[in-house]
Formats: sequence, C-alpha cells, structure tokens
Amino acid sequence: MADTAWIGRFHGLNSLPDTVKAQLVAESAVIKVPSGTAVFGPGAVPDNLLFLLNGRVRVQQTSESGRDIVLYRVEAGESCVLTTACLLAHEPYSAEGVTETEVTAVAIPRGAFDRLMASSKEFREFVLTAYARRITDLFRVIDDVAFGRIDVRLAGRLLSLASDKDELATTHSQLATELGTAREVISRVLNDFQKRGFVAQSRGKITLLDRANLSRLAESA
Amino acid sequence: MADTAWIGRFHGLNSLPDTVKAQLVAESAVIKVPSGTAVFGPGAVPDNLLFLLNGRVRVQQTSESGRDIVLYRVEAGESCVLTTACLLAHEPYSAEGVTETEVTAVAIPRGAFDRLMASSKEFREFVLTAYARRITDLFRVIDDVAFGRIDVRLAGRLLSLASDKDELATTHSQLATELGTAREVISRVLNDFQKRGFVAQSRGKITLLDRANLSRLAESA
DNA sequence: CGGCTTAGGTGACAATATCACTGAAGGGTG
DNA sequence: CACCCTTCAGTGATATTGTCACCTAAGCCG
Repeated sequence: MADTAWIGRFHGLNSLPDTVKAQLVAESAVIKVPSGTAVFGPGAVPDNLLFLLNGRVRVQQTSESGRDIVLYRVEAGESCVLTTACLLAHEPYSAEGVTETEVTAVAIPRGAFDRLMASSKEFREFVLTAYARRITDLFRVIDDVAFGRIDVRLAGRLLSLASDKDELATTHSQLATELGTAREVISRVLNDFQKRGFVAQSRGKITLLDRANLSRLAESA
Repeated sequence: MADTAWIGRFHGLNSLPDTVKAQLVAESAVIKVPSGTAVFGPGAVPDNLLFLLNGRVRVQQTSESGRDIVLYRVEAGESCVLTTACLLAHEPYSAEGVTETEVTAVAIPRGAFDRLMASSKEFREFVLTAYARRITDLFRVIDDVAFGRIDVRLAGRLLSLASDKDELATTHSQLATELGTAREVISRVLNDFQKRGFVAQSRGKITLLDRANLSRLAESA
C-alpha cells in the first residue's frame, strides 16, 4: 500500500476517491529542492505541477527596467499552478518562482496531471480553485500598488514576513522588491518607523518593537 | 445536425472531436447581452462560463477607496474564465465584468463545463490556456502600474482604445479608470499631448492627430 | 433664458520616485 | 591586524505623480 498520507495536507484532495488517490501517488514523486532554487521562470521551464508539502516559494516578476516586485508566495498545502500555466502558455513568462526555504513537494508530471484532470472532479476543483486564489492574490497586488500608501504596505509586509518572530533578516533592497518600490523609499520609511519607535534596525536586520502600532498602521486602509 | 459553426471562432476548440462538439452545442445556449451589463461581479454571481462570439467585456476592479482600475478586456473568440473562478472561489471578488458593447456569447452551464473538462483534453487545454492568458494580462498590469510612466501608459492606451479610428469618445475620468490614476493627472497629460500636437480635445472626445509620435512615446519603455 | 449636471482646468501641496552621491559595515586576504 | 572591496544604508536635490479644494465651461432640459 503506497503512502497517501501527504494527500491529507491538501484541502480539497482529501475527498478524492481511493482509486484516484492511488493513481496520484503512483504517478507522482516526492522531491526536495534546496533554498534559493528557481522552480520555474525564464530559462527554467518545468514539466511538473508542484504541490508543496513543506517550505515556501516566492513568485516575483522582473520588469524590463530591471526592477522586481513580489507577486505572491506559495505555502505548504498549496499548489504552484503557475507551473502549469508556464507549460501551457507558450508565451514566455517574465515571472519566476524561487524557493525561499528548502522545499519538499509532490511533483506531478504533465501527463499524470492531465489524466487526473480528466478523471476526478475533485482534482479539477482543486486546480481551478488554486488558479482562482492566485488571481485574487494578483488583484490584491494591483490594488495595493495602484492605490496603497507605501508606509501602510510596508508595515503590513513587515508583520507578515516576520510572522511570529520579532527579528527579520532582510535588507532594504529586498523590502523594496517586496513592494515594487525603490530602496531609498524603504530606507526613509523605515527611518520614520524607527523614530516612532516601531522598529529597530541594524545592517541587514530589522527588529519589530511595536507590533500594535504597526498593525494599526497596516490596517488603516 | 446542430449548428457548430461558432466553435470555429475559438482557436483551440476547433480540434475537438465531433462528439464533443455536439455535446458542447447541445448543452450550451447562445445569448445576447446588452451593452453596459454586469456579467459577473459583486452582486452578480453567474452560473455559466461565457465564450464571446461578438462584442467585448471589460473587467475592472474597484478598490475600497472607491477608485477603479481596468484589468483587461475579453474580446470575441476568448472566454471569460473569471466567471468560472467566480463560481469556484467562494470568496467574493472585488472585480466585475461589464459589457462594453452588445455581446453575443455562448453560455455553458456549470455542469456542462465540468463534463467537458472531464471528457476532452482539448477543452481542458483551452480553459487552462485562457487562465494563463489572463494571468499574463494581470502581470502586465502590475508591471505597468508599479513601474510605468503615466504619459507612456496613456499614449499606449489611447492607441489601443482607438483601434483603427481616430476619434475616441471618452472622458478624462474614464481614462483615469483605465490606468488606475486620478482624473487631474489625465487632464494634465492630455493637455501636454495637445500642446505637442499629438491629440485634439473637446468635451468627451479625443482625436488622435499624431499616431506616430504617440506610438513612439508608448514604446519608450 | 436660467438652472442643473457633468466635464474639465488649475494652483498648492503631499507623497513617491529618481539620481547622484556619500559613508559605513562586514568579509576576505595579505 | 590593516587594507581592500563589496554590499548596505543615508541623504539632498529634483522630477513625477497623487491629492485637495475649488473653479469654469459645456451641454441638456424645462
């Protein structure tokens, strides 16, 4: 009996019939990818759909001018549907996916993916729902970039990047990429945060001192 | 013999086996929608996937602050996949689709959509490719909003909205929504264009006078 | 004609982006 | 350790874009 335990991690895959689960397990492979690897993007066309068991993938875009912006992150329990889009769309994507941690993932080959799409309603829903979620993520990015204030966005991003820790090992440049802005802008806003006692800074490190006020700022739509 | 002629309009559907074509035609209905109708969005949850035979649907988003931005347009021969996303994602979308012209479309009910996804590899590819295209559209919007210059974007948008005509019946406000900016900004840029002889303006109307220079500006990444 | 609604203009100011630097921190290496 | 060297961060000047407040003009309609 193959080990189908990982399927339980994917909300929406649990309800697959046992035969389909078996098929899925039989045709897929669990892989490990080191941190910092491009899993798709220009020059790295994948031929697998990835389901993340552990770790995180950052999806970002580089504009012609060379500037970057983070689009969204794929977390454990989610699938990286852009890999399939990458396969199907023959136009080259300017977006790329990079592992931010070591990643354990289930790789489903193209053929198996298609067979599963054909045979299982639940699998179809899972995949289409994943697409829908990414699209909403992108809507959110557009809204933020077009209409959001930089200080509000930065406060929110600091909190979400820090998660439960209070220290954040990141440079101003990286934060600029997170928000699609310039490093100088981040530097100025962070200095302002520092003056207000929200954070402390040292080279390559930011310490959150006042989550309450950062949250309040982040919420002020 | 049912009329399957419209299928020919959809690149990617042509290659469907005849049995599938017949199924598609049998289960779908050709509908007409007047201009200015919301086909999906908050308060208008659809239960059909639309394939556009004629006309155009504008998809735009309204931010919390009440400002709008146009995300992309669905043209004849394309499918409005966001309707399916709308169905699947139980979270409410802030985006809405509005017909810009009278629209003739093939409406495929949810159930038929799912059966087609199950039965036809070509149909699956068609749908997933449509998703991929929308995602690239959104990438493009993000890139423009985050890194593009307003004059460059406006020049490009004027050209694409005008298509082959030289007159454009649109207000500064509408153009502001196109680009997700403020009316005043559009007014200033248009006055600049006018001074440079690129366009002429009158109330609610813009005439393109110098496409060559507008193009050159639009291309200057 | 006079009032009403919508389109568009404008100045002042705020926020953000860009440019061109500067110095400072830390990591190697002799 | 001293010396480079690279990367990170700070800063002033300036350009672009967004915001606010208010104004004028055009067209519609009674």
